[in-house]
Amino acid sequence: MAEDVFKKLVAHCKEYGFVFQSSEIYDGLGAVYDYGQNGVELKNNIKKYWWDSMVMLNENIVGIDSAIFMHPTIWKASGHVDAFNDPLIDNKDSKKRYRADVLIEEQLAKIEEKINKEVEKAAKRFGDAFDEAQFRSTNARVLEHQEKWDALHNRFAKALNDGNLEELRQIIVDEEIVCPISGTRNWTEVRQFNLMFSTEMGSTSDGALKIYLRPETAQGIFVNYLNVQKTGRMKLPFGIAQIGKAFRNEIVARQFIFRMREFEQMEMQFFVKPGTELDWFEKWKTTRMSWHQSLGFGAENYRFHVHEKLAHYANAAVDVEYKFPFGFKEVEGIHSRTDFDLSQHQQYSGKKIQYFDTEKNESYVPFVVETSIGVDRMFLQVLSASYKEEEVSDASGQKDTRVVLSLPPQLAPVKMAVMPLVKKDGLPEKAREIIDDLKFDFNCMYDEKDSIGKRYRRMDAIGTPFCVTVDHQTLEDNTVTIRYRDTMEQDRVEISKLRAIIAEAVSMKSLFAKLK
RNA sequence: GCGGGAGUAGCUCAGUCGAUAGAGCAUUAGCCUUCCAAGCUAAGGGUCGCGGGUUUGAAUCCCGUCUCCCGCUCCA
Repeated sequence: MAEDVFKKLVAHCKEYGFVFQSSEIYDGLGAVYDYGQNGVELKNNIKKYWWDSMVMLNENIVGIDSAIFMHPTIWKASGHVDAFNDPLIDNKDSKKRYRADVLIEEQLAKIEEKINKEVEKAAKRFGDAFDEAQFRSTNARVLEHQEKWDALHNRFAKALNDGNLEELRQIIVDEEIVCPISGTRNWTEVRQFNLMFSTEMGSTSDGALKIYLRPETAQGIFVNYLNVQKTGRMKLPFGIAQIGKAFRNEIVARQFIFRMREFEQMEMQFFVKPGTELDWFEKWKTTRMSWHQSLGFGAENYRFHVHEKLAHYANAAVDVEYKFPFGFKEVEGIHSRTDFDLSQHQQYSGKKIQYFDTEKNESYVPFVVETSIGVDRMFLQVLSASYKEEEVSDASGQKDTRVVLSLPPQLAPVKMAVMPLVKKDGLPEKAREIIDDLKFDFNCMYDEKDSIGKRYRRMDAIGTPFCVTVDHQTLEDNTVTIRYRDTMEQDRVEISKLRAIIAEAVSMKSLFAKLK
């Protein structure tokens, strides 16, 4: 049922110009999507709401826009080169995928366990007189196991170093490692999975530098920490915000725009004094949740999900999850990243990346609290929350379904449609006049085709909050009807009042006022 | 990558036993002028995902291939 709604939402996105499959006329490109004429407006509005809530509302947060291409050593320092180059292998019977290196490491651990058991047994037997070191270096069984371990370890280390995938598979075959699910040894080839896309910079192939497309925007902030801190005369605590594209070569990238290979992030890295990071972590948890809930989609549809397993750089992590039609899913991550990133860059670059604290009279590497939200996920979240199919009945009592996007007016792609009731008697000209006056303030749309009811429904489908209709009375007294998307009710107002009415509704001020 | 499902007009789909490519909606033009979809007339729009095979003849049967959707991992 809920999945069904999601399917309809995806179809709606295409039909009304929100999201298109990338390269569709060439059969599409997997897990890549384009935003259409309405999608780009909605997306821009979401970004503006985020950006202003960070940069405009906080005097200690500034923005940057760093390049997607960065020095390759950055990804060494960040851990992405090593942490996300996994050799993968599948078991053909259980259909389960494993990291080949982990399978071999587990095999090594098994041998160690055997040795430890021998040692334990001996310890029991000899009691206090037991000399573990001597036992380990002389016992025949232990030595035998140890020899096996050393041989396997050497072979494994060499294969990893050489990037020899065939050898890795051969080790798994030779060691007779079985899949814990199926218990079989029916393995596929080992394939290298690279999280990061790479390309080459430089025009000649031999002198070219291997460049990665960034898998997160955060590093562009970290490597500019000194620039911004110095030129902006920033004092701790302060934040740097950035909106930008990131790229990940996902193995399985699906669920529409929820997981894409090219996606956009809105990240804010907040630099704090060491020791205060967990307080700030809590503060940003609250702030970010209130940002989400200000949109009015229902507090019950959000929750925090605390990470049990932490990434290599974090000492606390939580996700903001939203109840999508396909379940609670992560929209935003809040991480306490410690001083990991800045320290790594300090080490790899050889530049001192520190903050001089005038109170303490000492320098230190600041700690970082990150808030990182996926624009595309936020986009999908907003649409999921707004997409509604309503039962309405027409004048003759006929039942009918109205599809409406009840978008917050601040985010709606089109703010106002102006339509002449009929396509003659000077009504179209009058409608154009109204648009010409308001088009500098709001995204307006003109529509004169089909019956007025049909035009209202078209506007409902893209979430336009206001429809203004010009009728014959308009020509006499300069009043129009304004029709509200959510209630379908109408008021007759003076044309001169339109600007104020719409401005009030679409200004982000009312959203900002709800933020904690 | 593996398994399952699907691919015919912009959308939703029909297409019988292998014999001229169809409908509704949408689009465009015209008529009608009406405040909540579906009035009238006409027009445009198709390499039937792609390639090959069988056949006098393939959207239909066979093989291959591509793409999308659903599951299996990770994440924003």
